[in-house]
Parts: sequence; structure tokens; C-alpha cells
Amino acid sequence: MNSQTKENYLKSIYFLSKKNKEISLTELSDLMNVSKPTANNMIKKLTLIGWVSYEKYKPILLTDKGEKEASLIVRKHRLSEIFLSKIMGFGWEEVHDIAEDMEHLKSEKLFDRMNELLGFPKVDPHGSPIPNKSGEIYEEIYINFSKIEVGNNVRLCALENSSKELLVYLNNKNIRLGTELYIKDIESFDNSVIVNYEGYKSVTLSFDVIKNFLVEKI
Amino acid sequence: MNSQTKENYLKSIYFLSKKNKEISLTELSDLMNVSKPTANNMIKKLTLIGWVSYEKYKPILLTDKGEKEASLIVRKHRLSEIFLSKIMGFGWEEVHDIAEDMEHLKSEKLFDRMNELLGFPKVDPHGSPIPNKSGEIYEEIYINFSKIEVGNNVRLCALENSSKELLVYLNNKNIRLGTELYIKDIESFDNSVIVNYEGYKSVTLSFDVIKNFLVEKI
DNA sequence: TATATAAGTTAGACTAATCTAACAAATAGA
DNA sequence: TCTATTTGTTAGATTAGTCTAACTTATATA
Repeated sequence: MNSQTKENYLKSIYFLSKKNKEISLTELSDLMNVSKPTANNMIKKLTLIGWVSYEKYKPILLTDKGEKEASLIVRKHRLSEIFLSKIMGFGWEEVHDIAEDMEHLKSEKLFDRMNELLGFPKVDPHGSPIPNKSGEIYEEIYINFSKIEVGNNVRLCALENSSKELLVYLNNKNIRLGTELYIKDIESFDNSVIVNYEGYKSVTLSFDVIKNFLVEKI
Repeated sequence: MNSQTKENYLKSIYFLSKKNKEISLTELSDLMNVSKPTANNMIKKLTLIGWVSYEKYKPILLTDKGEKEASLIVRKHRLSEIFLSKIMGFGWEEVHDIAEDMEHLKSEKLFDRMNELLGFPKVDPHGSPIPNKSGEIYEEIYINFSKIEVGNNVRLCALENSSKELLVYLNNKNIRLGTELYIKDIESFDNSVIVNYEGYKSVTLSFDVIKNFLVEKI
């Protein structure tokens, strides 16, 4: 049986590989808060399971099997988060830790039912996609705001890697999911963007903020 | 940290102690499906934690601390079952296995919220009481049917140790939770009971059936 | 009450997950 | 290109949970 421990390593590798494709042992041991020999030892076991491929002194690579397995854990995590928030009424800041535990629950039925009760969501409130039961992800539903040109109207649909700080910041600016933004100008020297939206004119948003925006054109 | 494994041992000891007060190693190892040395070894650890008290060759005794801890696990289990059934729409026969996993979830908040959403139930649909957050159980809410005398009217409120077979049997007889029963006679030689209830007259129920009935007088 | 059987214990081994100490390989910079 | 630093590996130990084999204690009944 795949222990929770192994699942947690897999999930870490999965997220590291989203950024980097190739993962070093040190990155992994840092993220998992274990010593390098511990990570090394675990990598050997995950290789045996077939979740990663690894050769001495080479970077860690996630296999297709590992990627699928990881997606299924992420699916459980995200469904749990949405369920806790929408059905059980928890605040979005409370759900992560609980979901961290729930993602290891074994019952398929449980997550299928959540999915059903939630109306088969494609993305979570941060815009992160929900993998399906085969571990497939429908990516690219939304466009990153930094790729939009001046003069377009877009709707903010989701956030990438959102932090509490970002959410608070946007709240203060009265920007929420669903807000329609008109791109008035882009400042080429720092990539900040000047936008209009309901009740606001010529608001400047830094690149650090807008790089997290996932939008659709309207 | 208390591992799931230890929690499962504790739960087994708790249920055995409900029947017997004193528990043998063999009973425990049978229930847990482990060898006797394994159970023995674990008992030593649980003694160290303070959940049981144990001396060589003597029976296993649950301490107050152990009893409280076990009650909290049972609380999580029963709340999970009711939640899965009432809020998520699972059949009563499906919920046990899922709850077996959920009872190890660490979040207090999660179970408090379930409790709230369920309207603070005192018993589960089998009539088994839900321990409160201090591990206390309000027992004796209902009376066992076998203690009721001829001539009384009672309402069936819950079932003790109900099996699927019993549920099916009662279903066929059109007896459900809430059904009002009039005790017409008690057959002293086998303790079977003759009852009247809506649409039915002089129905005989064996002692094996009615010993599971938890009722209130009306 | 003697002894066969049941119940419980000890010893020793294994896997999983972790650590530290010491060493080796790879790489980056002078 | 040489060497200092970073990165990764090996070895050996520890704790948790499990096993089998062999032994001891308790008990039940002939």
C-alpha cells in the first residue's frame, strides 16, 4: 500500500516538477523538511514503485505513472478544499490544512460524491484545475493576464499561486473573481499594468500582482 | 503523536471493554488480526502512553485517560457516519468503511462543524450515543425494550448493534425508527413480545429482535 | 492433583521512515 | 585548470509496527 508518507513525497515532487521539470535531491529534502539521506533513500523506493526515475547524481524525474498518481492526490486535495468551503462553510484560509489530511482518505466514492455535490468544478477558487479521475488536467482554460495586450477587456477568473497577502491586497482594491478589467496601458519598463474596472479608473497593478491573474477575454 | 495504528488498538480495546471490562491479549490480537506478540508489544506502548494499565499475565484494563481518548475517536467516527449519510447522501451500509478512515482526521474544527450542520445529534441512527468533546457519553437516553412491561406504549427510537439482516427484517414488518408499539403480551417462556402498531395487530417479535430495540415510553 | 492445553512472553528478525557522521562526485569561480 | 563549495551517497543507528519460533505461566479437566 502507498503510505501517506510516500504520497507526500510524490506530491512535493509533482509541484517541484511543475516549475522545473528536473528536481534536485536538495530541493526535495528542503521541501519535505528531511535530511538529504532520507530523501535519497525515499527516492530509491519511489523508483521501485515506478513513480520517479532516478540515477545516481542525476536529477529526479517524475514518470507518467507518478504524474498520474500525483494528480489523483491533488484532485482529492482540491475537491476537499472546495467542499470544505462551499458545502461546510469554512473560510478559504482554513481549508488547506484540513484538506492536507483529507487528501489521503482512500474512498473513491467519497470524492466522487463531493465532485457531484459541487457540480463537477473544473478549477478551485484559486483557479488551480481539478484533475479528473484519470489524473488528466484540463489546463489552459484561462489565459495569464501578462499575455493580454493593451485595449482588451478581460474577466478575472482565477489566481495562480495565490497567497493570503494577495487576496487581502485585491480585496482592498475591490478586485475579485469575476471583476471585468480593461487594459488601458502597460508600462514596458516594469511590466506593470494600468486598468479600469467598475468604479475605478487608471489603477496601476504591479507585475508581481498581475502575473497571478488568470483571465478570459470578453 | 498518536499514530492511526495506536488509535485503532485503543478503539478495539474500548469496544471489548464495553462487553467485558477485562480484556485478554488473545481477544485483542484476534480483533486486530495480529499475532499475540504484536499485541503484547503494543500493549506495553499503550501502557507507557497511559491509555491502559497492564501487568504480565493479567487482563488489560482501560484507564480513564484511555477511555476518554477512545470516546473521542468514536465521536469522530459516529459524526462522520451521520454526516456521510444525512449531508452527503450515502446509504447507511456504505458509511462505516469511509468513517473508519475519517475518524483519524486530526482537525477538531471539522468535526465541530459536522456536529453543527447535523444539529448536535445525541445518537446515531443505530441509537449509539455520540460522545461529546470531553469524551463523555449521555447514556440511557432510551430504554431497552426488554425492560418494558405489558400494556405500555413506546416509540422505537434506536437500535443497538443493528445488522443489515435486522434492518431488512424490520423493513419487511413495516417497523421503522419512530414506529409506535403497544405491548399486548410477553411470552414468558421465550421472552418474545406480542405488539400492535399502525396497520398491524398481534405481531410476535422474538427476543433476539426486541433485545436490540431502544425505545421511549409515550 | 497432575498434566495437557490455552494464554502470554521473550528473543530475534524484518520493513519503513527517519537521523548523524563521514565520504565522494560535480561544479563554479579564481 | 585547480580547488573550494555544493550536492549527493554510504554506513550505521533508532523507533514503530510487524512477524515466527521457542519458551513460560495459568487453567481446566480427567
